[in-house]
Amino acid sequence: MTQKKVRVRFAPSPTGALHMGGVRTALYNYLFAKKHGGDFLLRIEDTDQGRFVPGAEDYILRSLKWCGIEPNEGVGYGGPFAPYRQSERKPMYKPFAEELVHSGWAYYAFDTPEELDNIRKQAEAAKMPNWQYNSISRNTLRNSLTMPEDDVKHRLEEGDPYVIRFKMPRNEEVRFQDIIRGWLVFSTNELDDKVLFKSDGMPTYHLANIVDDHSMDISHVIRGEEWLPSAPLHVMMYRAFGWECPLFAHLPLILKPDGNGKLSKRDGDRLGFPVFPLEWKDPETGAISSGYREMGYFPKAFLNVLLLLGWAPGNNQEIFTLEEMIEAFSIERIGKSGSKFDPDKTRWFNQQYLRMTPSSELAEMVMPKIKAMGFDVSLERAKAICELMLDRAVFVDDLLQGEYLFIAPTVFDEDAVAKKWKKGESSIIMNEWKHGIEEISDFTSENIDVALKNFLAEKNLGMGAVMPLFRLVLTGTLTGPAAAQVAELIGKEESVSRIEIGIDKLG
RNA sequence: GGCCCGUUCGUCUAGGGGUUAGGACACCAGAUUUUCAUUCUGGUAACAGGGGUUCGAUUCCCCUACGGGCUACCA
Repeated sequence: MTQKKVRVRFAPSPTGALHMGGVRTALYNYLFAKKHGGDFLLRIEDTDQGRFVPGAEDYILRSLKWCGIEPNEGVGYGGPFAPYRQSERKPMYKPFAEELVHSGWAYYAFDTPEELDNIRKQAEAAKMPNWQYNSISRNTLRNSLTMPEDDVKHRLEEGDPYVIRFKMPRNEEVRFQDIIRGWLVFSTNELDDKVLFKSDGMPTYHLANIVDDHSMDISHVIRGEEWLPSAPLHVMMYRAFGWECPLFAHLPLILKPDGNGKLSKRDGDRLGFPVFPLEWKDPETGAISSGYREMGYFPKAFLNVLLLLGWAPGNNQEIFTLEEMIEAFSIERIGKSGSKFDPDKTRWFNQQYLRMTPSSELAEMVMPKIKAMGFDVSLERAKAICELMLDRAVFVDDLLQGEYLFIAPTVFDEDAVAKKWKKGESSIIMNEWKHGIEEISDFTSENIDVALKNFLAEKNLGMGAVMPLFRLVLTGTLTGPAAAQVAELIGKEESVSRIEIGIDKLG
């Protein structure tokens, strides 16, 4: 086997936001390239002018960047094979299509879309639902195979609309090896004469893809399983051009968490999780789809989830740095079957990454959010808050849950008050405990605990008689971090003050 | 409908001719905890079905069922 340099491409079509399945395809391409010291390129396949969506290309670039899997060549990055946007490569394709016509592998066809549509409808009515423009039907249609040469020439000269179709041979076998699925065999009799070159002067995906992969020296084509049925056509085209065929790997699809079918753009907001890396506003409808970034996910956690959706290392490792991913990745270990996406596990991954982040970094991340909430604290205080809240947070924003971290509670949980606070009686206890607190010289949670125990012993009270009240005046609720730790965070003075406010408000 | 791909706990998966079929998420229970969360311990839970091949099949082969993809002058 020749040791060709690994060059892989991610080749999305800018028809909307890039969804997570696309990001996973990009990730696998990226990992494979890095693992083998190869190139990872981004090519934009915008041959369908009708489906072009403004902003989509930029969205793709920004998404890859956010994920940290940037191409080293391609749209937005440049490179020796520029341009990488197919619309800009437009003039390149027609000669290749014509080359195939001349070599007998393709032909001109003049049938209008309406005519073909009618034929399909008639066939369907005749209970022949699978009508194809193929090696049989092409003999009865209007193309350069059936029409007099003069007529064809005349039409071409007159500028009559036409397409160029691939002339799929009859009774042949197409065999090729897919790295994930092994040997695949297709009969050419099942394949139709696909349009290679459209009447609008643009190539179809099939032509542009093959021409570009070949001319850009692509060694491996790693793409979604939805392309598997057209892979034999592509293999035949490489054969027709006399080009070496890249190796294929068709990835299994990512499926909806519930029900059936592949994960679609609409599933996310329907089921309460994002399907897009970044928030996306549809320029047509103005509809907004949520993104992982905006939901507070770490890009590394997002990538980690994607990595394991269809690929497994063979040991029990689940958390991977990018470097570890590159090291461990191999196409052979990609599974064959589709994977249902699991939002719960995605949250779990984010929680893991949150905990692995040093609190000093969390503090930096949280500072602007605290400011936005209208509070002003030192970096040191922010760090203390992060450490205090870490155990019950999944997202960075969870670290700031509770105004009591910054100010005395303005509202008290009604149920909690009803359950724990006895008018009069409770305020007497709290007032005494306030004096206890005032005497603590080094105001740490440990010392507060000791003081509380002494206080309880002295008053012959149980933990339950004081702790919930203390927590209530400090935070306004009965849940959250230990009361003593909250007290330490806010300091003695503030703790005393909150007890006073609580007594005042709760009576 | 046709063609193609697939099928291990609810989910993501490891494994692979002889295993108590392993891990993770989720779930349940217990322990720790003043609460919640964390943490720890334990638990429920899977080889789609039927035929072969074989001493032996979840693992290899075939069929069926089920799931998925494709079936455009879309990608």
